[in-house]
Amino acid sequence: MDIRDIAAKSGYGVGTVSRVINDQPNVSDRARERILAVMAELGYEPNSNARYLKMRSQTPVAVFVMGVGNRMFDDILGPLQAALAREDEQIVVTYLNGDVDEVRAAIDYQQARHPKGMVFLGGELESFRASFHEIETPSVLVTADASQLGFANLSSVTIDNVAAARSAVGHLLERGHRRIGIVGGNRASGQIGELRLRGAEQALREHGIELDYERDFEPCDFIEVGGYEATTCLLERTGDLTAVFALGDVVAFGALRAIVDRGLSVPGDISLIGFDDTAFSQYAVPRITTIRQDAARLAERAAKLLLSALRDGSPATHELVDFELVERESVCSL
Amino acid sequence: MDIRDIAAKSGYGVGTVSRVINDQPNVSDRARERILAVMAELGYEPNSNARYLKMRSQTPVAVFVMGVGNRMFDDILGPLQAALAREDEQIVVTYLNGDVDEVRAAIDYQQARHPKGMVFLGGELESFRASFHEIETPSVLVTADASQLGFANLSSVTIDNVAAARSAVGHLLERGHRRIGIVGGNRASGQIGELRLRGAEQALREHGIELDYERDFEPCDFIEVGGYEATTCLLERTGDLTAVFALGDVVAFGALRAIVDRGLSVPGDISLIGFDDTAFSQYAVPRITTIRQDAARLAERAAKLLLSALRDGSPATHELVDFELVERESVCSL
DNA sequence: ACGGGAATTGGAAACGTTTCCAAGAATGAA
DNA sequence: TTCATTCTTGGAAACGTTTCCAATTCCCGT
Repeated sequence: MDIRDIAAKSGYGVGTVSRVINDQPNVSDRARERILAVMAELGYEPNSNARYLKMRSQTPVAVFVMGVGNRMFDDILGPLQAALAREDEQIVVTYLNGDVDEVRAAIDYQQARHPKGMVFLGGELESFRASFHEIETPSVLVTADASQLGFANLSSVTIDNVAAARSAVGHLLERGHRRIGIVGGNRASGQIGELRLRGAEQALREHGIELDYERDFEPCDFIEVGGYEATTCLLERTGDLTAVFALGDVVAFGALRAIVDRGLSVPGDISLIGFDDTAFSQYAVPRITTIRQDAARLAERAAKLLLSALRDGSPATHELVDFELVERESVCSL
Repeated sequence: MDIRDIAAKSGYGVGTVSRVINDQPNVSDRARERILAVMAELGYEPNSNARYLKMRSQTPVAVFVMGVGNRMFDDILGPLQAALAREDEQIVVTYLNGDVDEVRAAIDYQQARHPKGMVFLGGELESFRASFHEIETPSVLVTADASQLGFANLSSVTIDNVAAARSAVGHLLERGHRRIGIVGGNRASGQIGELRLRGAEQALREHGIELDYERDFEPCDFIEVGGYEATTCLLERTGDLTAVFALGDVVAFGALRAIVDRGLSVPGDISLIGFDDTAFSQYAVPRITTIRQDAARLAERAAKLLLSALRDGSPATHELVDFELVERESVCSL
């Protein structure tokens, strides 16, 4: 079933049929109508490969999820796909975990396929960076801030991580906490952890406290088990913590378990604050106070940015979306 | 950069170059070597659109995720993508929530693109069924059992849901529970909920108890909020429950919260058992006893099945993988 | 009724592959 | 050495579109 079959059956030429398919001007209403009717009757569907071959623009948008197990990304993926689908854009997803070489290989692989666009989900700029210099495809980074990097085609949408972390720690400070431990992420520059740490540091400093990275910080991956182990470690190291700031909700979740396993209670003995507001933090026992980062909104803005780059060739933009501290039950006043 | 450029530069014809690219026989070692060298030198990458156009087999594998918010599927997606990627197969993901028309439209849309294969993630057979009769593409259903349906190209990989549910409820029964409430899923046939309910019913009957669906069962979607509301409802309706069986872990998570919100404790007042063993159930407070359904294994088997259908045209198969009851802290003996 | 510009139309060429067929080269048996 | 196989090779045709150019038709002002 061809465009030629449609042409033959409708009595028009292939050119005209193609124009109808692509909603182009210079087609009489009569022709359009007739052709549409024939297409419907025959159940014609254009062959996307032929189309892309000719148009030279290509395969679907490639999405990279950097950090398997971080629920935040799962929450973004759905809305992102939906938003793009509304504009007829497909996504091809690749799940990656930290390894730089693996990331590199995956990006190369997808690049070779000439995706029309790319989306990177992940806070760890570092893992991407090595591959970024060659990126000419319109791309958007979600969750990691690419504004420092000067790539012409690299947009990003993110919250102000520094400010958010500052408000989280500020929240703890206001409630009288002075000995605050931090778990999750790591200090390497360009990592999202670094930004959040910087925010925490600022808040602390405003209260005249200097963050002791050796003692009060324990890095870990953004997965439950990471949070569990890091928190255990932290708790063993210093006995006087009254609050823990987890740099991500999955981490907070592991942290909660670790605290309870040491026979302590949240927030009775230790207050806990998370980051992201993934679905389960409002169902956890106790409900976890956290920084709300709206996954749907992030996804939607990312789609918007990508789409406008795709359609009108809009230049890269770095967009900030709002965050919000949502108070629940895991923090108490001292 | 063409296959023709490679041909010209290497001194061979396009036919030979194509054979080299596709690892076909009847190419001399000398030719192969030379052509490979030229390809490497020029950084040649085949154009997949041209290739697929010609080969008529097409675009990537289409994956449908039926039930946004059910973490189980997020856990399957990663390993599935990884397994398929190892064989150079891309996946295009579409996220869907229940609506039959939406599902229908999405499947039609993807079908029109002639994916070489399809994977359906979701327990709700019903939503798919309307679209299934036209499926000619090799497909596999993960988590829902398609063995009743007789589609030639429709494989499935799943655990024995009936047996698993029976063992879950059996576990409760053995510990002395007699008044057991059930939340999650629904009774419509072909739904995964129905299978799990059937298992529960069997276990109950073995102990001479008849399941009263009106009183002791409350259906809901597989998301946290569903579990929360359904459980609240159930608890309000009957005051004498000593245990709740949640038909999915996300549901269990909402259930836990609902129970606690009524001032009851788990497992002190009410024992809770889940289904799936998604990551957070082992971190919840208390840790949730559940049926382990190995997401990675499910994904891997699904990939295997799909791949063999793709490569050798193997016929549809219905595969059962093992489940396991994992005892944690949310169930106590009466 | 006529001329001219705009709107519509048809069809050939091109996109980058794979595949098929025919031809040429190599091998081995007699 | 010769003939019959088998291996290797080149190149044309085809996959189903879009796009461009030229040709036709239409419409309107005079």
